[in-house]
Amino acid sequence: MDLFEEYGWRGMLHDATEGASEAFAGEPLTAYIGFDPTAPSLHVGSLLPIMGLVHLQRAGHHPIALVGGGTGLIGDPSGKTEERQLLTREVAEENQAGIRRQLEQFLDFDVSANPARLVNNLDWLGDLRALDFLRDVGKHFSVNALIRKETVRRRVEDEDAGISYTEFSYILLQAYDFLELYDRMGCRGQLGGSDQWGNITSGIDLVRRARGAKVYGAVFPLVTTRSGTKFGKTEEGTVWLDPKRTSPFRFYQFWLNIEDEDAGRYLRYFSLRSRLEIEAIEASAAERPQAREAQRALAEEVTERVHGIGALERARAATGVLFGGEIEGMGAEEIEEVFRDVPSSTVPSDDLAGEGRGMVELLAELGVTRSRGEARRAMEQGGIYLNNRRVTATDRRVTLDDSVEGRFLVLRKGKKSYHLVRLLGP
RNA sequence: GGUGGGGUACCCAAGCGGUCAACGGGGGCAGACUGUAAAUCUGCUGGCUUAUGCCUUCGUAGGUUCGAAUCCUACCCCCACCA
Repeated sequence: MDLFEEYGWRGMLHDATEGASEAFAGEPLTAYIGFDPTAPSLHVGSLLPIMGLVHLQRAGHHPIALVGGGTGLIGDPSGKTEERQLLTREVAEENQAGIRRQLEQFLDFDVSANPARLVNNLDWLGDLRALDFLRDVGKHFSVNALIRKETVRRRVEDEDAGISYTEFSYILLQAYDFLELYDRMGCRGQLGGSDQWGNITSGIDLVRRARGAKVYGAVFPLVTTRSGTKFGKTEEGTVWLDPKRTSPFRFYQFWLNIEDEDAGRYLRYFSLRSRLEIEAIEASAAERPQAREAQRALAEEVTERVHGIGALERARAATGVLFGGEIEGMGAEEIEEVFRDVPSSTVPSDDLAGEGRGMVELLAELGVTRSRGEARRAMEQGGIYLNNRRVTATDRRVTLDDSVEGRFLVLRKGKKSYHLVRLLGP
């Protein structure tokens, strides 16, 4: 199966330039995707483009991941309604390092035939001379055409937001990346999210005008959810790939909680299983949705790829205990192990000596609830649990007697939101 | 530049001198049901040591009044029509 057939059955292809499909069905080509270093970690929203590169590599082509260290200093106006805050060089560099590590978990950088490569456009944009750029690149762009571009036009027409010259130039810089990669590495394709279409086609035009070469582009769809919420956002916020920002436990839970209607589609996007396997899972999920096979398969596969087998096993174990069994009867050691990645805080055990602390106070202080008022409300409504036992009395006090072996408390809000409290001895 | 309309809590949107922390809807949180799903139903949704209590909030700054989101003045910003 060639690359575009693969994209096709997975529903990953939103649009492609003319000839792209045929080009990628033949000889191995080199293609790239850009990642914006606006944060030190990628989040699940970037997962689809990453999988796009993964399939590219698996199809025998040469993937390049471009970290936009240079363009990140400028800011992409696409999809933005306001002028962006500029990143400092230091922050951009830090962010890049984090992103690189995460990409390494998806792409093979060591295979000899078609190793993935990582480039940073700061390497060429950083020393670019303004005069050279204007002569060699600017010459090929018509301002008339640029102003007509959707993303630019919106900002130009909006008197209030406006667009700075800096952001206006962004599209030229990104187009120049393509030209640079074409020259340096013979790169013939660029992939990206559907919001990158305009930027990608600009790059293609530039390579054609400047070098007379035909290169290609394709974009992936925007990942949506059935219920219209933004994919990759939960009540806790963005789902990141960095375990320090989103624990493997929460990451695993995110996938497990995908709605039935979205699960099959996501499986096609994010799983490397074969078409036959995925269709089998979809069929059995349709028949027995309560087993949530598709969600499980997703959670297992993606968590393992991002966080490793150890973290997956802990997430699975914690899930089994929290949603199946009892915490009673568990020893401190077992809790320590199972809850390793569950959100936690530390409290001096002295605090709970004698009379202990008010439960309401504790909940708010640890951030389990946003305020004391919310803590009270949640308790009155039966949404607060201590060691998996519902607590409704708002004057409840928490003492050392409530702890497991004097070391842990397990707080819970609602069905799914767990919080472990470690007690620190004197 | 002229005329008219408007700026209310996370968003939309009522209120137009006291009974307003402010109707209603959305969103969010919690509960029931279920499958850690969706849909549905119920409760809650500014903060505070839960109190017929206090503090903060109705564009900004002043003023009138026992008392203002509601009236007055100035200013800022939006929208519509005219020029």
